[in-house]
Amino acid sequence: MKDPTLKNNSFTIGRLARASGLSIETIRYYERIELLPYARRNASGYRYYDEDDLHRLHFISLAKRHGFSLNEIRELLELRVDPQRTCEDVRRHARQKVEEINVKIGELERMRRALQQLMDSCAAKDGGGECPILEAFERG
Amino acid sequence: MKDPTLKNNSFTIGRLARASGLSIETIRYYERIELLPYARRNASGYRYYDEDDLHRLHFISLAKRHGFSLNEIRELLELRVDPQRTCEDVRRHARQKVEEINVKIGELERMRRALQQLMDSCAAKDGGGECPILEAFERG
DNA sequence: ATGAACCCTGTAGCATACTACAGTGACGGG
DNA sequence: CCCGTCACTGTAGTATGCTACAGGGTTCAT
Repeated sequence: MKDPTLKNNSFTIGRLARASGLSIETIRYYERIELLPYARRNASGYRYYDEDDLHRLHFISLAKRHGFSLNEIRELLELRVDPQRTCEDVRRHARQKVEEINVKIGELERMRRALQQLMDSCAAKDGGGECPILEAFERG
Repeated sequence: MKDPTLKNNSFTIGRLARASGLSIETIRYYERIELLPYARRNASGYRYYDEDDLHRLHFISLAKRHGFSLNEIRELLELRVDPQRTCEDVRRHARQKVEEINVKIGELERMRRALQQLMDSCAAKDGGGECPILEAFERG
């Protein structure tokens, strides 16, 4: 039976899975490894979620796509304002993450330049054993 | 004995490992899964490498840091000018990869904006259960 | 010519991040 | 109130990307 104490805009794990593009099993796995908070349950043990959980999953998927491990993502999510931590502490961590992201962006721009040079140089070359993408990458 | 047919600027797997920051085992693993070409060997079976191999490993490490799987990296490296493939084919693939990279850059910029807003909002908030990084991410 | 430091081939094990049941109970539209 | 669809808990299995031996041969500086 649906617990009346649950907010009425809440939804089940199946709906969360469809909305987030992750599987039900993955969501339960994330809860198990404490990447998601332990979900509210109704009287028979069904998990119920809300919009915040969906946002969190979107953020997780995104960070994962950029090569952050689940542990690193946990760190990112723990950059919350928390009475246990000083503002300075939070800002220091956040600044460090911003720096990491800047490096990543720079590297991706480098890869992009290499690919663009590959496209440009393609017409010029037509045979052989060289690998223009590596050449371009070294030049770029 | 060192094979005289090897180029004299070639070096062993140990040196390649130190230069690339990857382990010997990882390099052999990459050869096994055909991410690196089968290395030249001397008479007693020792692998020998050159600068090109080092460039290739740097490229691989970089792409890995950006969430490309080894299979995707193989695809990137196969974007070489090759008599088997037309220029148009190569350009089409490269353009698609550039598009993927553009998406990645946009997402990283979004994450960066979220982190910056987190730093800004830190002074304003001081208690509680909200997670500014997610909020900022949703606003951004 | 000897020994520390290197390299070889297996093969097995590990961490991370899922994925797939089996067996059982809950929900809700007709 | 039935039954198709959904949910639950466990546990085991998989894919990817390494990592760590064991048991052996090679190199080269002294």
